[in-house]
Amino acid sequence: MAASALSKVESVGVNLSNALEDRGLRRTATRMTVTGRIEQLNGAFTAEQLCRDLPGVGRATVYRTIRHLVDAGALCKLPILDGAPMYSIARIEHHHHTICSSCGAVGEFRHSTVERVMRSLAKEI
Amino acid sequence: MAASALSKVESVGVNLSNALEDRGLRRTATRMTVTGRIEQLNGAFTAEQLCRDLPGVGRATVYRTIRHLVDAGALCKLPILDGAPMYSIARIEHHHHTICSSCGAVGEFRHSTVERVMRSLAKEI
DNA sequence: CAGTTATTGATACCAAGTATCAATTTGAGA
DNA sequence: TCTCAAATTGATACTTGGTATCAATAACTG
Repeated sequence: MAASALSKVESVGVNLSNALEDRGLRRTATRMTVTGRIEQLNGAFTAEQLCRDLPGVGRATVYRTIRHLVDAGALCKLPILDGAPMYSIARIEHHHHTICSSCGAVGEFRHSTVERVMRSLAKEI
Repeated sequence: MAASALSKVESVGVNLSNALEDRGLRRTATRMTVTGRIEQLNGAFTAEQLCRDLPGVGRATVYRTIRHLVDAGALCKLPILDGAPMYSIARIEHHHHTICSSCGAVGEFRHSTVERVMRSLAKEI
């Protein structure tokens, strides 16, 4: 992906802490630590990676926070079939993923034709 | 999906035992039991479900046989993100999946436009 | 049939994630 | 500011899904 396109997408600037607050969850120091780290990482990550990076935060809390963020739609669980589940910040509301099979880079896309095909297949089944 | 279309697809008739033999694995009674059950099920299934259905077959063997079949390309691991991984018989060589979000029915499809879009996205990233 | 190799399955183990629950933190109201 | 109920946290135990080990068994091959 061209660098300019990447920074344009990033500038959408989803705020993870806000996503939690919008769900009626408290903006605690621990949650800020977790969401802050996710925003720093700025790419796909695993729960275990977060636990390693944040030894001061309990495993249960890391997993719970990820779950809240996924429920809020602020994180995507990526369609990876083997190994530990990976997550990335959702920058586009409804989207599909592209995952580079050599380096693992994750992209989001929408494409009207793909959408139309999926919808028509959905009707057919 | 219309019933006629469904049976046409099924008539492709992939043989799981053959897929194993093609990989140089022996056609044993235990493996016939496992592949036979998978063919009976004729839809998506989990490893645990097979273990329950075939109490005479060891867990390790069930998991090993599934792995062999996936490696052989005879089974697909379905792109389901939550819960136990599910598998289904691969009836089309290279394909994508549709999964009914209410009943879980799995379909396979190829679509030239979708392929083209995916390929061009892959180049872009 | 003998010998080699593959397969099997009981078992122990591992990894990812959740449930529990006592201790702590938070924020709302007096 | 103080009080207190509700929310949050994290240590721990547990569950689930799956793999490694390895002795016993089954399957080919000469």
